[in-house]
Amino acid sequence: MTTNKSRSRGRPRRFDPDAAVVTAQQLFHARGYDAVSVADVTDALGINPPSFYAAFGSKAGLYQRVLDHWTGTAAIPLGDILRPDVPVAVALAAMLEEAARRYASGPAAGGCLVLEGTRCSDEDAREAARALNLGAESFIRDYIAARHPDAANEVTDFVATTMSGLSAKARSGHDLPRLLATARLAGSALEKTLSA
Amino acid sequence: MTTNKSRSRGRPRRFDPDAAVVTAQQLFHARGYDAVSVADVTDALGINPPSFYAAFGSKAGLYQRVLDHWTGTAAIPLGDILRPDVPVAVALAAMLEEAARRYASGPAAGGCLVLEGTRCSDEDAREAARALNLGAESFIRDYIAARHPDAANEVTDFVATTMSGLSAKARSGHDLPRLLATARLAGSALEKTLSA
DNA sequence: GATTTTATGTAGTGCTCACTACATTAATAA
DNA sequence: TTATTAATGTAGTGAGCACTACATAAAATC
Repeated sequence: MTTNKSRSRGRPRRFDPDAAVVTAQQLFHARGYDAVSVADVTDALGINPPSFYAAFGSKAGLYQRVLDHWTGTAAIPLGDILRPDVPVAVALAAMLEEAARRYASGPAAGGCLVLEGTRCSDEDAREAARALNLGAESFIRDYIAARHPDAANEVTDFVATTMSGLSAKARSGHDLPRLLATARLAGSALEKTLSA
Repeated sequence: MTTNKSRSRGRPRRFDPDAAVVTAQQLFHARGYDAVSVADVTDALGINPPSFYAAFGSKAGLYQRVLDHWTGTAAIPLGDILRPDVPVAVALAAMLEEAARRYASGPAAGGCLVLEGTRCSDEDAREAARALNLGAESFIRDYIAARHPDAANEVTDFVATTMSGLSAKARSGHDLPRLLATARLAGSALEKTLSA
């Protein structure tokens, strides 16, 4: 007998939506929201469109599920990296390096799923990604403001801009060493600015 | 009698392709290559699709014409900014500030036409933009290498990444003061790195 | 003014997209 | 086993896309 792992409730399903989210996350991350069609997803999952729409409602609905899953598994753990017991500049530099590592074009060549999502053409998906990104930036801003209130806004903009650039360059072919060197150079600017 | 300004040769035309390129440049810059349809262009010009295709061959063909016009009119004048008689870090900082000014969301809210073009879904248009961008990066790299050969690669990557980030943030709503502050912070990192 | 050339307007091509109506099959409940 | 419920497969919908065939109108040439 084939066991059906992870049924969300008593209601049985023929395919596993959670596994579908993982597959979809890989597709979206590798090729971007716009470039992945619903047909691509249904083909990858071996299902037909009605099953897809019964489970997710729409392409943007699937993307929302992917973002939810991503925050729990693949997002940079800001709470761990932005520690109160290290200098702010050191913590931010570590964050940029971690971003470089995660954006580097490995097997799935992708940049940041969220930052790239904020640039897609579908309004619902774009706003969902933007909301997530704004939340992360607020977290960073609050962290900086606790010890450097006057510099919080511009330093947040700087690291956010650097991360957007790193994601774009990862997508356009920069490999890990190049991204890391860029992240470190950006990090060195922080130590100078925040040493007041 | 209505005078037909700027006919490219003895052959008369009912509409002016040069003016069409200017209009198309505004559309592409404001909304991005993918988001502008051929119908948008023909509507804006008051012409019909056959006239469009007789003049430009394809949507990517029009984009190539737009890029050509852009290099002659709207591109950052790297040759003027990257002067041999000022410190490299100062010149690069000036370039980043000029980028911030040009990317700032004015009436056409747009970032960099070329950097944004490198991210579009049409292969021909994307490669045309990438070629232009790679040329600019080579120019910057050569400028740096003349006086700081060991740092040329990583400093070029850093300024290119910063410019990509500035363009992305311009598109997502950062106004001129925010972009300028970010550019200046990035510029300060260069003075430190290149002061050896 | 007649003829040839060139540009235009009308109308449509085939394609891909996100999304769906409906009949059918499979799993559950009685 | 039978009745009910739920998920699936087949096959399509309409909309938007880049692009074009073809007949017509306007210039240019003679």
